[in-house]
Amino acid sequence: MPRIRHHQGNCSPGCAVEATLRLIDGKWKGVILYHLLEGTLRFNAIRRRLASVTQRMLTNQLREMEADGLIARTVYAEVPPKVEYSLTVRGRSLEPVIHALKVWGDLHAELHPDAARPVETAA
Amino acid sequence: MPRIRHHQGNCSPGCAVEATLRLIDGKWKGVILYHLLEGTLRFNAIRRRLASVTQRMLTNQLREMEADGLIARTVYAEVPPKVEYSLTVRGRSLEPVIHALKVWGDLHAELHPDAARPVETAA
DNA sequence: CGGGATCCTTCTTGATACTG
DNA sequence: CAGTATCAAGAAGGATCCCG
Repeated sequence: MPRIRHHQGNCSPGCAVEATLRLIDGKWKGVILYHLLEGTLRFNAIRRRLASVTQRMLTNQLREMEADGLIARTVYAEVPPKVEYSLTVRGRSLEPVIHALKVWGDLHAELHPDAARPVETAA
Repeated sequence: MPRIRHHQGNCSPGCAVEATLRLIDGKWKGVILYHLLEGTLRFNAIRRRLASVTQRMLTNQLREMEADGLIARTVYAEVPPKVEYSLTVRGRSLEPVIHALKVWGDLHAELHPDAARPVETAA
């Protein structure tokens, strides 16, 4: 059973935002979570979905997410080796967050010309 | 008017998740957005809410967010100087995302003992 | 197949001092 | 008050090679 990293000190109210963010940042974690939401995947299956990731990075990211209790790693004693990654209960609870990120990305990928104006002066 | 950084290539479906994430990661941006949701703030007002941030970091983060079209910077020609930061339309549109991050953080800050188990074997 | 180990480069962050 | 400039440290990420 992997140890859980705690990123939680007790700080100002906005800190919960940061704590969550720290779990899913890191260049690939968001996408990995996104793909694992659809089901268990093997190492190379994830790798194919990310295309430009290196083995080392993928391994690192997966290990960190495992340490954070977001994903589970299952090793099958076979030859050739088979390792499956799936979401934990905790990992799956991030679904609303991942969903919110995706929805926003889809809507705001390209910037609307006037979206960069202050709210107060937008009228 | 600041230039907008585009982090968008066209990649796999999960890429929208990543694109959004890249805008709000960076150690302070999430919290800054969180606080600016409540209204316009001056430089040092933000700084006080973050406590342990350095001027340099705060300036950097604010500048990047400005470049990303998320916040607006208003300089008043006064002595002493007065600079206010507020959300843009685009920045405010992130509210559901920030909210999702905060809700999750509040709920899952401390790990439930069995939350790190795979979904499949959780029954 | 799914890594581990190593080396190297770049990005990020921090500390400190100075300024209009 | 709200920065800028500079220096230095560390973390993140990439390239490559080896392994059970």
